[in-house]
Amino acid sequence: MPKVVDHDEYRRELLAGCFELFSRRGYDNVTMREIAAELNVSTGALYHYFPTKQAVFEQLFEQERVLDIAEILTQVGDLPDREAVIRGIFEHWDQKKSYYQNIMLLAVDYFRGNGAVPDQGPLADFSAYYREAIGANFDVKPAMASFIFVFIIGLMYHSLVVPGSVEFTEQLALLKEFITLKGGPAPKK
Amino acid sequence: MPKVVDHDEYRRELLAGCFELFSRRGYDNVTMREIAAELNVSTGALYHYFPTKQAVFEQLFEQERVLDIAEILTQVGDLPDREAVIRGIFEHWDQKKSYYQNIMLLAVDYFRGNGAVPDQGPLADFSAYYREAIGANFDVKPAMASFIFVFIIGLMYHSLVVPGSVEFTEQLALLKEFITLKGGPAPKK
Amino acid sequence: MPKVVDHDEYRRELLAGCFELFSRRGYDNVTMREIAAELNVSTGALYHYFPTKQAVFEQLFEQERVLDIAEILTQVGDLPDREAVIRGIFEHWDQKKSYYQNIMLLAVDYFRGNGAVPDQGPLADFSAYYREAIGANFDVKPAMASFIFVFIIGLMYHSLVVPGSVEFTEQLALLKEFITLKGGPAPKK
Amino acid sequence: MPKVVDHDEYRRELLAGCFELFSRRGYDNVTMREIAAELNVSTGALYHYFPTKQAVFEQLFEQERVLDIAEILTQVGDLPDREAVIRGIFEHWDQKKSYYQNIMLLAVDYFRGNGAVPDQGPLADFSAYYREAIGANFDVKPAMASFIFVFIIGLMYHSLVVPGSVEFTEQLALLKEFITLKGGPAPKK
DNA sequence: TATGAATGAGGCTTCATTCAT
DNA sequence: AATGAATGAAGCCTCATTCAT
Repeated sequence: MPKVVDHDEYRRELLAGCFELFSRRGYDNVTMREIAAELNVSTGALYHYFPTKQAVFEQLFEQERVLDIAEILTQVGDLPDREAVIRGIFEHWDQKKSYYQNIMLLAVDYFRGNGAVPDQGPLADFSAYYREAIGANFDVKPAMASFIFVFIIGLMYHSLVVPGSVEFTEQLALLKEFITLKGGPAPKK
Repeated sequence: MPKVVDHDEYRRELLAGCFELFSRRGYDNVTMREIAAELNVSTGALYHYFPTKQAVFEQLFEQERVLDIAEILTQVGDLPDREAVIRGIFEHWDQKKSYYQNIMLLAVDYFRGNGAVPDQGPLADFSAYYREAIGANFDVKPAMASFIFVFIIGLMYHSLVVPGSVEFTEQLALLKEFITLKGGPAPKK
Repeated sequence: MPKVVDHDEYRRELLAGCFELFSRRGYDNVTMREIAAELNVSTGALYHYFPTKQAVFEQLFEQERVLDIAEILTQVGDLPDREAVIRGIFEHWDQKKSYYQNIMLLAVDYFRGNGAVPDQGPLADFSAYYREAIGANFDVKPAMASFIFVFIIGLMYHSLVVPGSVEFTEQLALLKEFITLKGGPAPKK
Repeated sequence: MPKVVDHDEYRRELLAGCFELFSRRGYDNVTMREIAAELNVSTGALYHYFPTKQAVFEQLFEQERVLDIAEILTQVGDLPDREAVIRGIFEHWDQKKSYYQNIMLLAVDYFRGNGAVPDQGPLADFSAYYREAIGANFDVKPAMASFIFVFIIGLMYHSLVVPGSVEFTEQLALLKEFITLKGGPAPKK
């Protein structure tokens, strides 16, 4: 019998292992040899699990999307009130700033490799899911949920390419102020 | 006698000619031959003006920053009141959405090519200048200026990689609402 | 207890199974994985029976030669007269055209893998046996037997790489005409 | 100004330079590096003239076909009588045996790379042209011209993969005998 | 014995850069 | 100054073969 491996599970591990590599250095600057070295496998083994470099990238992208959505929903699912939920999610964003930045970097590569298919693909899915989750957890209307999402994106992006010049927490405070001013919780009569 | 040209002026033209090329396809996916073809010069001539591909990219990046800041200041410099200034700048963002998106794409390449130089370099400069200009023209405090800038970045990014799913003007309206709610101009009675 | 099989017999089956694969696609374009898949065994099992890819090829070549010579002799061994023998063999050629073409394709790979070993090896053997058999069965002199053999080779080759442009049966008729014109059997009055 | 080169002429030279390489070692066993070395150019230069390895091969094949047809027609075009023409062509075949064998080897590679498109492509063209030329020069009917062509093919093939076992000239003599017996010149009354 | 995951040399191809003209 | 042919390092991917199970 050959070495027993859970193909899909192992693939997941491999993808997780090269998430940051792709994000930070960019799709084109990462070589298959590098990936293999990072994952401690041979190039041949890598190709045993993924047919092309592009496939590594796409599956990585898809996997991360799924993982995170699941995680954030879990984290805030059982918080008592709106105030706590907002605080919880803000904390999540602060702590996983780097993670989201990586996804945003990946998204640029994805975009350039796919010519921005409108209303389609993982990017659109990610956005839709996320905005919906914000709407539900923050108890705000869709437009406001989008506003929040868009702002967070901007914040992530800015603190990535121009670190230090804008206070992350200060900005989150401003965002919270707007949320409070604007939407308030739907008055649960 | 060789044709006498303003070296720097010509270089500026060349850079403008490959701005979109670099933005949309990504630094690594653009070849020097492509650039040369786009600019209608030979590769040899290209190397006459720029020592390396990296140099093309960096000078392009630097130039674009300067150009835009100058332009926006010009556009709104003679508007009568704050309301008009805000409307003017919003319009500018809407119309030049694609231009800003290109800069954001370029910024990712720049970031990846430079390992996130904190508080330094064209990216930091661009951000600082821009936030300052917003502060001055919108008549808001620095933190709020940053908020606005960050939000615009998010909006540009989102409408780039997920076109169509979020209403650009609707979001701008929300932003304006916040600006009004929040700061208002020091009421110059 | 392992399944007891006749090692050599099983090997023969395996070889027969990849005869066409090698012929039509060429030695270099066939992978060991393909062979294994075609034969419904694992690559490991394949290597149990053959030490290298080259060995698969060589044994295949050797085996085919033996098989056919035996078969043709059997088929015509009990035909009544020369006329019938000729007709029988012509029919054999017509029906097994594709088989002979495969061998000729294989022979090119063999040739290229061995740098034209003169007067030696399976190819020379095959030719010698075959020409001898023709001489005996057609009742013609060696030179004429060679002529017939050579012509059949040309016919097989041509109808392989340029199918349809030359009438197989028409050409066989011409050949037969020459055989009749030329030698005839020693008129056994 | 760049180095001035006649692109097409140089390409022709390059092709001629790797004709034997491809023929004798086989398409798959020749590497682009080898070709480049054989031609004394860099791999990059090679790709300057041919987009792919396959293109090198196909253009080589096409070029050789054209060249030879032209040559043989020239050689025998001004011979006085049928006897002389036949002798001339036979001599041509004898002298350029190796050349034709190379083409036949190439044809196998071509066949395997193209899945035998019936009645189409360079192979069919070559055969048709050649058989026609034989018909005209030998003054025989199409079927007989094909017979001759097919036999020559067989002779080339056989003396390639089994050198020495069949007398080339002896076989040509037999062929001539058949031509004489069979067709005779159209009695020019 | 059988399995198929793993290895890694080597093939085709690209492209930044140089340089003869 | 301009041209574009030439260079060659390096990238992606394949596949014969090995080996842990």
